[in-house]
Amino acid sequence: MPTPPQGKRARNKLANRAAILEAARRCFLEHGYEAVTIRDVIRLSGLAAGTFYNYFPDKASLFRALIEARLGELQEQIHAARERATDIESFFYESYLATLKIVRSDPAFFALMFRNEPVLRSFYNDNFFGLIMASLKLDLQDAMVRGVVPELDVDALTAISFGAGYELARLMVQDTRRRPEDLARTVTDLLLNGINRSADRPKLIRLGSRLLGGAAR
Amino acid sequence: MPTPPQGKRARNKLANRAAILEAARRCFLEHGYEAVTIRDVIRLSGLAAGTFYNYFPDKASLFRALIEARLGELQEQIHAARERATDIESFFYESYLATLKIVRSDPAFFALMFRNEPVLRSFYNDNFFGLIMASLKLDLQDAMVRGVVPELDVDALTAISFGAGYELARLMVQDTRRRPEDLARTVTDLLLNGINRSADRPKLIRLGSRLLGGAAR
DNA sequence: CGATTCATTGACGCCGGCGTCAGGTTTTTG
DNA sequence: CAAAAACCTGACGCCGGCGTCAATGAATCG
Repeated sequence: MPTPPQGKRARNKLANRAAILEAARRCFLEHGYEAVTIRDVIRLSGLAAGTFYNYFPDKASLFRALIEARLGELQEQIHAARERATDIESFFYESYLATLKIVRSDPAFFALMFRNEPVLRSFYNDNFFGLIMASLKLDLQDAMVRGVVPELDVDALTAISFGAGYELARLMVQDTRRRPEDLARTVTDLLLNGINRSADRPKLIRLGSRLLGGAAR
Repeated sequence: MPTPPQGKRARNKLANRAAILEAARRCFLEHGYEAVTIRDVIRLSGLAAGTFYNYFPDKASLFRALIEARLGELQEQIHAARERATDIESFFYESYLATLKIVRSDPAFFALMFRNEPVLRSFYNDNFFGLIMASLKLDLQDAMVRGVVPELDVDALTAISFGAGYELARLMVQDTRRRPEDLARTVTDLLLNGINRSADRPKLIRLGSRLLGGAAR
């Protein structure tokens, strides 16, 4: 796919599109979706006003184009991780690990996500992170039926484990020294065994605490 | 405080202020902070444009006025709940219970909060929910020093327990049949003992699951 | 190399929000 | 009851974003 098109015209089209997307990325990240005007993006892109409309009809399409590719990737990898899971421990660990690894691989992009959470919710009718939650809920229900996960309150468990992961992702974006493996380990252990019993085998977690927890922020 | 002022002028001032705030509440809830124009609020309030500026200098002040009172209340009640806590179990249970009870008492207000999360973050320099998180972290650290809570990775634990509570609050706003006591019980039990051991005593939680979990959404 | 196609440019008219302020109305004061 | 104060009103000028389109220039075609 890294083959650039032959014609000069076609190449320029790609360059313009890229310039617009890059300008948009910066704008949305810095000011947030709502506060950004198309004019802001146009100015930053260095192109003329009319040119913009050759590529995107409006702000919403622009924003969608910016996130859609990566969004699918995220969903797929998490799903694949859950497929691999054979027991409850790997179910949570692999889910969190896959998620946090992707977040770690492109913090800037996820900063953009966090920055614009409500827009994403509204765009995907409450379903961007909501989609992830929904799929988590389905997977959990499935796992419960199969006996892999005990039958608890599905919605509450979904909310709790999603919320935990969400904030951990945010934590990782803020603190670049955090490692996905450690956080995934910590949260999995916590969810499965609870604080009381996690204290019995504190090696891994306390190590993390000493190395990273104290220095964070 | 329910004594209305004597002068007709003073009474009218309160009425106007209330009308503006009520109009603002509706606008912000429906369209989100950024999308709302002062003109929208003015139109909905039924007053003249100039009048608005006798009460609020700009949109930000308006929004702040809308949330500030209740915000303090929230902080205080959570803090009070933690003061009461003598052990780890009551620490989490009382915190969650207090939070969820307040949320339950005025779902519309918290819908407004969720709807405008990023604005709140930016207004209180990442500190609206962030404030709550920060205080949670401090309380946790304190509890760890006192030996009430085992010494785990503070930041991770803060993120996990905050995220869990956040999503549970959202769940409660969406599903009005949810009871604060049940959810607080569930999440406390889960955090303390983990999924594995929670399954050993599933009475409370499975009850919730059967009654509510299946029907939700 | 001339003809043709096609994207880029940026000025333009429109629209709507912004905050103001002179004028009018109502309440308070004495 | 009249003078004064308070404050509400809404039209006004300004500003800036919006999407358009005729003109320009560059790439492609034959």
